[in-house]
Amino acid sequence: MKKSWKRLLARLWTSKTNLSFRVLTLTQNGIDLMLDKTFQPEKVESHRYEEWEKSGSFACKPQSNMAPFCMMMPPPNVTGSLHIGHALNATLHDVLARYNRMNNRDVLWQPGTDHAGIATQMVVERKLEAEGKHRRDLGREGFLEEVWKWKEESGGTIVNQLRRLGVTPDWSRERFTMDEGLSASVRKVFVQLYKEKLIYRDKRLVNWDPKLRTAISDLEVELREQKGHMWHIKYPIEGEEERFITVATTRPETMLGDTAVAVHPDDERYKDLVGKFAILPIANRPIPIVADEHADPEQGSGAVKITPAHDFNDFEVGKRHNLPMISIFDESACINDNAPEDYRGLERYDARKKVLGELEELDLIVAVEDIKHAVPYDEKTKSVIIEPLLTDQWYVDAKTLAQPAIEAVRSGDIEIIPKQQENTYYAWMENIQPWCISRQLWWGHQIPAWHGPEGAIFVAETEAEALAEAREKFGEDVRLDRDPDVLDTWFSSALWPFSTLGWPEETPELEKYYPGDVLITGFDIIFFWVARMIMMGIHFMGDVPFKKVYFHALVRDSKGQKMSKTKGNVIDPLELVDEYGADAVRFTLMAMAAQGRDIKLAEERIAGYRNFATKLWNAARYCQMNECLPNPAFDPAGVTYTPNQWIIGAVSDNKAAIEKALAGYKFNDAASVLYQFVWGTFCDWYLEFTKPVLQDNALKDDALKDETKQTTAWVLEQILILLNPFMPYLTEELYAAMAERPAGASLLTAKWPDYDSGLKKQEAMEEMDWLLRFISEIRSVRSDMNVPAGAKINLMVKDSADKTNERLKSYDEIIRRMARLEDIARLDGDVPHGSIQTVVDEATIVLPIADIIDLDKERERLKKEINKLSDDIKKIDQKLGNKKFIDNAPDEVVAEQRNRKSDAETVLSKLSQALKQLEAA
RNA sequence: GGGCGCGUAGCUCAGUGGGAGAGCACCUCGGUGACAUCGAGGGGGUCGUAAGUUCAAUCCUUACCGCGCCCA
Repeated sequence: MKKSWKRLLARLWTSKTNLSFRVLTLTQNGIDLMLDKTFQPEKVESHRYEEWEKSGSFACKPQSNMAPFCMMMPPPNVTGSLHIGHALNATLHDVLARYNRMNNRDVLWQPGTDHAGIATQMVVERKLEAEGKHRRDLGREGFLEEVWKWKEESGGTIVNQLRRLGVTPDWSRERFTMDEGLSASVRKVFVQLYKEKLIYRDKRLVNWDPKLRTAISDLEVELREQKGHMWHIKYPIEGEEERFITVATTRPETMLGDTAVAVHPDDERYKDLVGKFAILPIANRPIPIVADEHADPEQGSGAVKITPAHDFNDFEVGKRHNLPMISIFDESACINDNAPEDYRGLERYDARKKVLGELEELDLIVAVEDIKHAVPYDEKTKSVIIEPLLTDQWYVDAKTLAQPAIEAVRSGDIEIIPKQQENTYYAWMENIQPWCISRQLWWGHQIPAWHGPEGAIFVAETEAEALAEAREKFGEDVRLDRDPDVLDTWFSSALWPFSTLGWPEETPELEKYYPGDVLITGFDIIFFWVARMIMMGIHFMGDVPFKKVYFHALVRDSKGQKMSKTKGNVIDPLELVDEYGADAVRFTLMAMAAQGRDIKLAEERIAGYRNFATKLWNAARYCQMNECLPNPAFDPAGVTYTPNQWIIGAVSDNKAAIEKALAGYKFNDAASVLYQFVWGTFCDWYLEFTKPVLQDNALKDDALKDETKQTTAWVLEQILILLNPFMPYLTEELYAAMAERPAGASLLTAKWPDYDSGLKKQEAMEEMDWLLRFISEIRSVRSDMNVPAGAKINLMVKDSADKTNERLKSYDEIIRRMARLEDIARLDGDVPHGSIQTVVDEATIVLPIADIIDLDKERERLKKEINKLSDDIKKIDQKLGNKKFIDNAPDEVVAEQRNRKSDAETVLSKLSQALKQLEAA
């Protein structure tokens, strides 16, 4: 009855129709659900994720006495949508989160989002624009209401998208950088740093975005090489007829703000001019000629115009020589009242044209050169040319905060992985500039500073405190106006490692989870975020914010270009998840996450790992069909059948290899170990070894059958556990399908295995190694000689040692099945004419199939093998014949070469003999 | 200009001071009681070029060529 059922089912499975329904089958337990033919991620992912999330297992357990393992998610922009870089980052976190939970750590993976000042403000402004409104119409409060409304509606996009990857941060603790708690941290930090004089107000040149009309970070400026001109312009010397000094510039319009001409102090050509004045054309102002090393005698004429209010180098020159700083641009980079009247209001490039026209008329242009030069653009849209502008801004004394942060890495308190990124960190930190933290925006943390009469500034956490301070100073209530600016977004994210844990409150979470274990992020934000977290963490917590930093690769497109919306080369990870399943996407990213190398994503790889999922799925199906049910009482150390001992030893080896890889953050190694083991060892070999035992109804050895079933089930279960951090959906699904589990049991809360050291049996390893080589050798020869795959042929073994004879007997059926043989026999006499011969160790394998092979071809094959062996031997002889090699190489290396030579010689002599017989035939 | 990194099979990439690897692609065979999203087998690389160190270099050093990124 049962058998006919199975046959019917088998016919159904192999039919070409796409069966998506679940098939009922009979097992000894009654009626069970049979697995579908392939894993269908889209059918299980969403409900499985809901179950996980509902179970509460993502949550940290601050009250428990388990050792903490803490990671801070780099908060994605609240405006954003998931890109492949987020997917990589989140998957790396999730592998570690799941792995550490399995290893009894109290895991806190802290999620959240960043308010992303400029980006978010732009998004909402664009939205208003579409409605025909401008933020100025709404006023600051009205506009902020709009932004919050937008944030409530759309801000959850990215965290919901993250869920599709099956990742397990503690969503219950999700934070937003503009939360009340985090905002309180920001205010406290600002006030304290101000009181410590580590925050101050200063008038300096900043990078100014004339479109958004705000200061931006040096780091948000992208220098782009582009074609331009170098204009050589002569300025008349005051008081000397017909004498000029020639300066060269790429930005002639800025000459309206020139306040000097500089020449190198050692430049003989201009020695007599230093101290004199040039007459600035158009503006007709006298400007001094100063000696400064900034002027490069090799460049152009050797003289440079100095515009301290519009060039960073000139700003420094201006400070050295006490030059006036004349700013000629307003906030939108149009000419202001400091320039001659007919220029006022002109946009900077119109001003350029006008200046050039006028200079032309005055005949002051000496030459125009075509050049390539670096032009500063805004990094985000790459469409606005950034203007250095002289403004009052708030600064953090980064240099002071950087010192202990540098020391933390130097001393090893923080370990940077991969190590070469340390250099990047030091290089930046050691030359760190004052950090401009104010932005002329509305969306963000408004600076807790109030301006009073006479330029007085009161910095306090609340307006009431500021008023109180003002009253004390002025002896009466005065009117205070809050500073309209907001803080750089990175100011609040710099506090993320402790602000999310409740700081400045002394919470149990802060006590338990700070400092974090590892920060995982992309190296593109090493300066923006990582360095600043280290500075702030050390300053406010007295300890580093994390013990390790793992910088992962950037995921680039196939050309190695950084993905960006503007370039249109973005690969949407969710589309990949739709097509291949979250597990395949996750596994691909892990497999490609080699340290220190960017990922160029090729979609075929994802298909390959989807196939891997299918492979394991079908292995599980095989286990299910053969009633391999896990037995809690099973003792892997007690198995007696060699293939069983072997696979159990291999599990143990592979578990250790995964642990080693993860300990070193070699995610790709871990992925590769799993892939090779599951496919290359378990499926390709072990399951085939079980078939003669499990599928032979005539075999009466029930003990062997039971042991093999239990071993198979045990190994599958180990695979599911070990693979779970990488492929959570597939493994969870199979875990549920393979046995009756207690209510609520899930791999999410499973324990990482801990095996006895005695699981690996050396003898079993060697015996199986022989078996693999023996079968492979026959398959290879068969295929080489075009023996039809279906043909069952006889095999004879000659010159075999006792051990080999025993093995041949033990694995007779396995060998016959896997090498497709009719019969295996020992050969004592002569080799039959026209046989194929090959060699495994001491034994010669003889395939007497003269009738189906081409003897010429066999001769060719043998000659090829023989030549290869002779070449090998020649190479080894060269080494062994070198006295220096014998003297200097380690003994084991010499011994190894001798062994290799003798092995090769054995095979060579046997094959030569075979060839001779063939020639004689 | 300075720094970092990369050039290994057709493609995407691992890797190592002593016998060149994977996946995909390609070729041959295969409709077999887990799996054609599969199985078995195979071809294919003077490991960018040149010099040096070493008994031994794809690996270490230097130079050069090509490419990428960061910083100025």
